[in-house]
Amino acid sequence: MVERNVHKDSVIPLYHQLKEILREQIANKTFKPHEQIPSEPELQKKYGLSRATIRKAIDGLVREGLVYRRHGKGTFVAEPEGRQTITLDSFSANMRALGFVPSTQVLEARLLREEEPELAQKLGLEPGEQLVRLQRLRFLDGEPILLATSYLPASLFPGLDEEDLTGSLYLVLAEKYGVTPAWGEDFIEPAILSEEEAKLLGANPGSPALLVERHAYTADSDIVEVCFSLIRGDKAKFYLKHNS
Amino acid sequence: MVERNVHKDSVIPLYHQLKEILREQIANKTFKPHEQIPSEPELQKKYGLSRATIRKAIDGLVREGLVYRRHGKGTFVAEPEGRQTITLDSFSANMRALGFVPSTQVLEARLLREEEPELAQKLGLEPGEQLVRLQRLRFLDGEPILLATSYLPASLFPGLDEEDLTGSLYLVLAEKYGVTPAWGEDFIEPAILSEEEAKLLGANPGSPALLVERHAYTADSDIVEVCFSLIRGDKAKFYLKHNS
DNA sequence: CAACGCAACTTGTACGTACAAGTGGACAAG
DNA sequence: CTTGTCCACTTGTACGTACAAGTTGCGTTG
Repeated sequence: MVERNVHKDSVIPLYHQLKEILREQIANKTFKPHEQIPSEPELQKKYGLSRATIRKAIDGLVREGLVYRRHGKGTFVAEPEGRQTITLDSFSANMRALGFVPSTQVLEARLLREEEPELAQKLGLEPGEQLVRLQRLRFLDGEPILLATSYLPASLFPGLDEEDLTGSLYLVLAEKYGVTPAWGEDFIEPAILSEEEAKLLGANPGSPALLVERHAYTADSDIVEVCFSLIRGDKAKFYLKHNS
Repeated sequence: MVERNVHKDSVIPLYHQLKEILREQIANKTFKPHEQIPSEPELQKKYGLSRATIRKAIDGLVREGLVYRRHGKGTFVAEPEGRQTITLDSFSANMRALGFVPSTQVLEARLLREEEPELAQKLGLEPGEQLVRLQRLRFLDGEPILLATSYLPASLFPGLDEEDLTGSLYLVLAEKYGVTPAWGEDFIEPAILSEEEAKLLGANPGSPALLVERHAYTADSDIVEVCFSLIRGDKAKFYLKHNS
């Protein structure tokens, strides 16, 4: 087992290198849940860094919820969440991690010309530029939960409408096009299911639902996807954890 | 116009005092959107603090999305965009920062004995222990937006039902009881307004709304508050930004 | 034996310094 | 006029120190 260490001459900041080392050690259970990680002075000695740098690294892990501090006692590995923190990660992988069996039915996947100006503006499209419209129905344990309608700029993803999209969309984007969403925004509002939507979701028309509009971006803030998800209110809640 | 300043001998950390001062100045448009705020050296001189403390204060504002930094250029006030990043901070202060005029009507504030076992369990109450029930109607620019029903353990906050709660609840908790929520969880689901709720919120019965159940905790993971917020769907969306 | 106080650990806050790196304007050279 | 250099400014990273404050255990003292 090699002990990773920081590289003082790397372009990557030292605090970031240390953060990744600690994250790795938490992931591979070198430090187990509720176990104390080495104290700040110990980490100073071990990695030859100043306390400010050590703290900046741990600060990041605290914000991500991987560890928690106790004044006067130490820093400890957090309990892995049984619930789902909302992330940009794959819906499929997340749900499998929670013990569900996810599946997907592709309702539509085709190229369109710009239609609504509002949508074109959100996607940053030039007039007349093409976009991909993708409508998918997602199931957990065979039960329909979510109706997702995605729009992506066609210029970034040529031939996307021909791909197999019954799995993870983000996996296809990463593997076929080398594009990974780095950050995103969600707008959540309540909705009431129409006749058609209720039929697809196997629910009653007029029953409450959540409409989540997601905008996903690359690290360079290029838009990757605009997605409208309609979620059955009786089957799912939106969970969000925040650290201050 | 009095210029607020930090109090070196206060129990509240200097970086937190500065953060609140800057937040207030953003709220009252001393610094306008996309305007540059004073550089770190300037803030050092003005408040007599070290750069590390200045940066820690600004770090917090960056995380909340109130300002953004540009390497080599400066730090700038973010565009409000009418949306709110969900944080544990004061509703009032955040809304003021976005250019709204918030106000609050207290509908109820009283001591109760444990009622529902489910609620008592969420609050970690012993059988027979008392709790405070607090129901408040919150307005933006005079328009009712949100109906919040909070439950707090009475043992932690003696006399809370006698306090003035038309402002920030969290400010009262901090100043009178020395309790600051450090992290929290939200559970968001869609709802449909009942006759009574619609009346209070000035909306139509049967119209869609968001129900947000918030659990707030101290750094020691003691429960501070369980709050159910009913938000008018036609007036507000829930905004969430995530960085991966 | 019990209670208190102290020492040794932890993290929290705050100060100082230094240099790297990105930005933009002034200014001189071509 | 254009280009390139340099300088003055900004934020980013990293080092050091110091003391406050919470926790725990050990040992002394009553």
